[in-house]
Amino acid sequence: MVVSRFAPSPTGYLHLGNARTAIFSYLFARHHGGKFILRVEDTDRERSTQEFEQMLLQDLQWLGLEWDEFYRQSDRFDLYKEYAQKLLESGHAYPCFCTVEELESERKRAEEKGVPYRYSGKCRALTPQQVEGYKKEGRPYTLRFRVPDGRVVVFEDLIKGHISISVEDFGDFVIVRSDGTPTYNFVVVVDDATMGVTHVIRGEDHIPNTPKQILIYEALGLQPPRFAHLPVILGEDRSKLSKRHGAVSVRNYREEGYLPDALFNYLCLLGWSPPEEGKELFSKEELIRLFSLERVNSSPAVFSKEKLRWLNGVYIREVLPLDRLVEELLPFLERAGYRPDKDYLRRVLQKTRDSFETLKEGVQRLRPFFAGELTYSEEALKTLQTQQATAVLSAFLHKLQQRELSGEGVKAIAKEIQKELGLKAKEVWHALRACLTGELEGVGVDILCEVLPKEEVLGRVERALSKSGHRRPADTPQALLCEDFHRREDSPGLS
RNA sequence: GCCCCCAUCGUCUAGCCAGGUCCAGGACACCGCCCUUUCAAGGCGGAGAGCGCGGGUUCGAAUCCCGCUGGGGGUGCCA
Repeated sequence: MVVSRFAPSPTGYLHLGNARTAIFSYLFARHHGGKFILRVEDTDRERSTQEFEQMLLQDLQWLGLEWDEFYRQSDRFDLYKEYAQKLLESGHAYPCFCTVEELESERKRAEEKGVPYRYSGKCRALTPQQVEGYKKEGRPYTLRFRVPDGRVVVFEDLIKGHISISVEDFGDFVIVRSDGTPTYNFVVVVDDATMGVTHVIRGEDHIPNTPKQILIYEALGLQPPRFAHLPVILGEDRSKLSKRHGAVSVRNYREEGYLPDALFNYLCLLGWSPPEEGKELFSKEELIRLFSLERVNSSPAVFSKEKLRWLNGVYIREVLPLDRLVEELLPFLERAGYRPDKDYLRRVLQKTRDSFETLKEGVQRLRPFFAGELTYSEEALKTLQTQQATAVLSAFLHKLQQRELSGEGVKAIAKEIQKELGLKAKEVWHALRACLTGELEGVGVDILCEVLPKEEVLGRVERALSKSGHRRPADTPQALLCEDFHRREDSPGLS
């Protein structure tokens, strides 16, 4: 059975690059009907926190990645100790009493001489008596892995192909720290082996670690898994995507109003391409069916927020079922202070979902559909001040009082006003728009009138009108309008 | 410095493994037109890479080989 895993360390929010790794690993397991394991790598006790672990799990769940098994490395220290003991007994590991300072100066010396640094192997040949003696003195020590001389480790990467690295490039490395905690290269082997992981899918920054791990597998007499190293994700400047590039965590995008399915879909397009050309829109189920490591590109990809935005827009306007869109948008509206009725919101979204690309943007777009918070842009106020606008609005008010309101009705009314006043269609609509939305751009005014209760429309018109009609010298139109609209709290049926 | 990985429109990519059907296809972004009460959305059209450079191999190379250059990653008692 295929077993893959995602092994993040809880030292920050889930990074987009890691999220993609998780997705590919998940897709691979599901595609083969295998098992997907989540393993929290918290052996670095300095940097790992409970909070980050929680965030990590939440973000993964939000993305729709469900795991079959969960492990935390800090729960498995006994196991690592056991394996370390094995390596020690078989002579594949040895205690090293070098201090951090000593090692630091070794490194510095190498650098000065311009030669590549590797651990000197000073403690390699310590006699059992020396070791005993040092231990008795209470000197702290690490456990180092004895790297066989002259080996060239070779493996077939599922994405990169043939990779060969000589052990000359690294010296004996630490597998257990002086405080007794095991290090990454060691635990990862113990874990992958004991968990039955068959495919290690991870970022290509792990390529240099792979030979070390293979060596440990061999020392333990275990069969190494298959490796697949994904290319990194780059920022616009072609350096590794990092905080310098702005929003790089899944959390950021969630908060900005991106949908999990859209992010999932987009991330897949970064480095993987579907077998069928032309299509870019995929559900999770389709991705599971289509995914293969063979179609993962081996060169790094630049993350494009523009394209993510576009794809998110596609999900908002075409993919997501209306009811789910309502559910997704609701929390964003609530955060902005609106408490819309679901059915009402549903009706609004039906007409407006094609006019925004993120949920956050949706809140902005939908503001005119809710009472109480209308503010006016400068251009809108300027428009409202014109004589034309006043004429249009009073005509509108007059006609409105005698008939029902609907989208079609508004169109008819606008046309009548246009004729009667001898204006261009544009001028009529501009006045209505400014008065009803506070902006000169946005969703269709007819849509607004169709959905908004008639009394709310009347209210907005009346107030714009009465104030602009009885203007006192000291009052700027802005002050008049704003003050007025802010005073109005609720409108029946809206909150 | 040393080691490893990578290289097709601005960006994501198809094509490369099994050389000709590719004077290189799609998508985002961009430009124009249409629709239109605005911004979008939508529809239609356009521009944009001779496939990093230089050598080979071959009748023929984006596709195979070598070198160079460029970019990225690694070089920890981080993961």
